[in-house]
Amino acid sequence: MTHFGAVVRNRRERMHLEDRRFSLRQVAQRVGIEPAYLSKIERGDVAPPSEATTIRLARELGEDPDVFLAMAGKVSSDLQEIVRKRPRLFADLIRQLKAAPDDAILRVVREVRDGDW
Amino acid sequence: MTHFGAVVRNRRERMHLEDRRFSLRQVAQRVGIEPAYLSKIERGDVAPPSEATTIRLARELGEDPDVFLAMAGKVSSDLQEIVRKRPRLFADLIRQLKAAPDDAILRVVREVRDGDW
DNA sequence: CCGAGTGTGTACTAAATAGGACACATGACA
DNA sequence: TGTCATGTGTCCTATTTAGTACACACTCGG
Repeated sequence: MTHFGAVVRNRRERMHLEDRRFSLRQVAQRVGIEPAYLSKIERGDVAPPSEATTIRLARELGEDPDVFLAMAGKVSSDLQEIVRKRPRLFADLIRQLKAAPDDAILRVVREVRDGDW
Repeated sequence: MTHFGAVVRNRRERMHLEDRRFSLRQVAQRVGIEPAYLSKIERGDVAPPSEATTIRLARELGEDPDVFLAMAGKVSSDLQEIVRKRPRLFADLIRQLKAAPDDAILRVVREVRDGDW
């Protein structure tokens, strides 16, 4: 189980090769946290940061915030809010889809997107 | 915005009319928390309890745990886990369905349940 | 009258969350 | 050789979460 920080470090170092603005310190500064803290995050020395910080980090590294959040063990609060507004419906739907293959879910997504409702 | 505690109190008092085992103290005991704490919860004097406690409370009162959790401002951790395993897929799906009418979602649920995949 | 049961007020707390401050060693490079 | 910039180690802290403990006042049946 390669942890959150490792992925961040990987991603950041890859960017750093092409662009020296991606040093730990500079990224930390742009993200708005202390370098020491980012260092600890990347080494898994501390738990993944808050939702807000995780999202800023994802943006900075050009990654999908939802994916980064997932790796940080969280689910975006805007998704949670959607679910909370109609708990029964969404709980059923999500549990229903738990075992469904990716392409089945994708089909549903598309179907809904093009939906006629 | 009628808060979580108010719903609990309502529900519990309704049960209490028919069954004297639903006093605040006895419910608290069965749920495994201090009476004083349940009292504060019901009056909205403190934030809603943890996920685990909320679920036990829902069960005790014969309510849907997902609904109680929603009122407590939370989303069941088992649902979160499902989403976290395929963040992009589920994030898309849920955001897609944000504005969909109930019956459209229901149709999707059924469709998936009877699905042929 | 009293004892059991009821709800509540006050005070306290252990653990988790989400970091900040600052000093330090290292290496690059001008 | 000095001076940056880099990553990291150590220590500290405010806030939130999720409750417990205990005493108190009221009421109702026997």
